Amino acid sequence: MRIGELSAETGVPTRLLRYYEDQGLLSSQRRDNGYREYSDDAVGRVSQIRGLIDAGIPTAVIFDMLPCIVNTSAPLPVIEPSVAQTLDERRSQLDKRIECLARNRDAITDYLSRATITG
Amino acid sequence: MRIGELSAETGVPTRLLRYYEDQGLLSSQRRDNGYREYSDDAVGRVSQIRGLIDAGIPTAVIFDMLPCIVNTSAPLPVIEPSVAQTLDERRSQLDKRIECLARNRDAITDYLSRATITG
DNA sequence: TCGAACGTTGACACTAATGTCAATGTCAAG
DNA sequence: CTTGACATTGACATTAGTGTCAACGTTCGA
Repeated sequence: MRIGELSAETGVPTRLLRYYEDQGLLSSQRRDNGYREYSDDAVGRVSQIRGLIDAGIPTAVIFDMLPCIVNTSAPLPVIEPSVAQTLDERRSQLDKRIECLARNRDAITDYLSRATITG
Repeated sequence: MRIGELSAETGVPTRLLRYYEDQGLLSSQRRDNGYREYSDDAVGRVSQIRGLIDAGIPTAVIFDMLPCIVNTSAPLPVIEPSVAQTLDERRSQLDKRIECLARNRDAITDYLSRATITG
């Protein structure tokens, strides 16, 4: 599919799709006329990227995680120790964020359960 | 305590402490000389704020959540429906982020468990 | 064939969070 | 009294993620 269709399906502006490609998060083939051509699984990929960016993960970090989040049924990956270490760090950062968010979500829940709503 | 001490204890630059105050996230008394004076629980508050900002929550949203995350053993809160609704939205946004992050963390875990580390 | 709709790249601008610096005031210690 | 550490405010710069627009090429239907 072309960029407009991908944009329509994902709700992500074409501007951003090109930006993500610039950042190495998204890939595309080029047609003869220079138009980008995306495969169907690009839709899922874009949602994944959006979710992470919305959650405050910078594109550079998402880039590190890419091998993990695409093509999940790929052949056995072979990676260098430094890559493994980076991924492990990213994972523990994610854990910290998750804990923090969960704590605050629970705080909101508690607050709302205690609160009296006027009106 | 003064801003320098709070900065030292939290590791957050004084610049940001003032910024957070500007955004209404942090409060302080003023001494006669104009210096900010913080209470001890400011340390916890600042960590809370940092965690949320690191997790990609914009200051304006944190501002909405403030009543929930400070003074948690306060008297029964009485709030207007619009506030309750905002909080509920914030909560479901948090839930989405948490789910997304957890999914990706698990993807990293899977990947690492499948991977062969060279070297 | 012409115009709308879509694609390309590149440039400029904005916001939020943050760094940095300047000009200045305060205070404690030598 | 002076110096150095710390405080103040205000201005300007930067980065990441976006929006927007210009200038231009492509495709397709009337």
